[in-house]
Amino acid sequence: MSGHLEQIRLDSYKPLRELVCEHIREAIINGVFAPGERLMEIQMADEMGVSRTPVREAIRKLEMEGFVVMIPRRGTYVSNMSIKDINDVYEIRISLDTLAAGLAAERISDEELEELQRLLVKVGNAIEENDMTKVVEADIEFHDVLYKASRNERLRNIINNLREQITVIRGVSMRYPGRLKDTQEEHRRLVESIAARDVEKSQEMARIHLENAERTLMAAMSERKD
Amino acid sequence: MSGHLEQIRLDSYKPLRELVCEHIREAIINGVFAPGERLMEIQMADEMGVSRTPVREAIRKLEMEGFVVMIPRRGTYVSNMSIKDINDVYEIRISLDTLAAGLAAERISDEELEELQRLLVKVGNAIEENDMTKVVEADIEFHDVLYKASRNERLRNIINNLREQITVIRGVSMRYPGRLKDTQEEHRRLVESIAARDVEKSQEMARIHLENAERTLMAAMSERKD
DNA sequence: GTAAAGAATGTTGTATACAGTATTATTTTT
DNA sequence: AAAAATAATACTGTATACAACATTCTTTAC
Repeated sequence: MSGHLEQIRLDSYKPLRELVCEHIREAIINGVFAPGERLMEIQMADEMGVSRTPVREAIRKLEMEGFVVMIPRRGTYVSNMSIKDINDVYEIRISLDTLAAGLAAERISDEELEELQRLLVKVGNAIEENDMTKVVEADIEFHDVLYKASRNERLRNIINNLREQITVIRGVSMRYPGRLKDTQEEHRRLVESIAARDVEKSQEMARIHLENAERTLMAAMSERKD
Repeated sequence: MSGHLEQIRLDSYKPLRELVCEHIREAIINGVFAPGERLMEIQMADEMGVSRTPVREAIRKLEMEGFVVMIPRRGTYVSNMSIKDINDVYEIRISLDTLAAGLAAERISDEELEELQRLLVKVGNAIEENDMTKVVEADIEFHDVLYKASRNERLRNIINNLREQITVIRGVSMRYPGRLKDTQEEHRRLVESIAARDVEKSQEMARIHLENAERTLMAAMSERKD
């Protein structure tokens, strides 16, 4: 119940609330705080060596991002993702990722396209090496370039937020036999379609990719129900 | 520069920050605060008769909702919507409203369907009476029932947020000659498709509706550039 | 023995105080 | 006179203090 969070350092010049927010978000994503667990302001503030003010502001942000739920005068609790929640997220993401892929096919620059291909290789290497941390890292980079190429900042923010919300359980599907290889192949085809500036096909590839990702995740989760 | 905001009353039991947030949001939507205008915490707190704490928390929320931009150590400014921003919002909304309409066609209950048809009439009456306040009110109700029927709370939140972000300028398109009548007809067809549980057609109707709305808004805005 | 009521404890909600930084105005120097 | 530097002012960022409310435990009454 204690020693969950590391002390905050003020190295970069971000407001404290941002650092605190990222800190808590990561702790939730990494399972340091279990779903449903109560988060107490004073305790977290003490552990991170800051006052309650930035902690409160961080919690407000996390609430909007869907990581925690606040009950007035009762407290803050870590959200627990139900099957329904995951379904809801994927329903939206199938729409938005399809949109983003189509826009990217129209708007991506040659430099970004090269970057995308470079990151595809990077993810591939990480998979070969079986280095999960590197896979996750490169995968995030890959998607970020893709969403940036849509030239729609709001879209990028919404998708990234949805992605983060299911990060907690994405690890489950990553460990699903063969899923990484499939993902890589799906990404490859998507990039191929975008490189060909084929809007329709890019959209279809994105949709297929997301639908597969959801299917695997669902399968992995129901298997894990032990 | 002063007297912009009314005093806050604590009638219901919502946290102060929520009341303050709604207050400021409405002031922005109603043009009380001009786009680009600087918002100062102490001043707003004084005007509403509360302390800075709930005001700060409200501003954080409005920042995430896209109504204001914060520059660290500089202050908060009301976002100003560019043509690009409107384009971005509609790009996303065309996707999400299409999704929502399709889901609603699958999942709506008979009671909700009746409610939808009732609200359609209500909007129609308001248009006949040329009562803009009533039109807006009924329109919001109509869409809320529709989004609820999608049975995807996240989707509903995201769309509602996007809707609010462009509320500031939606009045412009409402006053566009003939647009209200067209809107009504488009809504009617959408409800018809949903009532028939025709997913494909509902999606198409929603897409057409949104595309028309965007087109009108763009036309109205460029005409207003005087 | 059990249930209800009250008191004590702890946590959230709000206010305020203080510190640090950005901006603006004034003064000095070129 | 114009530009630069410095000082003053004002706002944001953070900390802390206080009040209100929820929860839990203890005590009392039936």
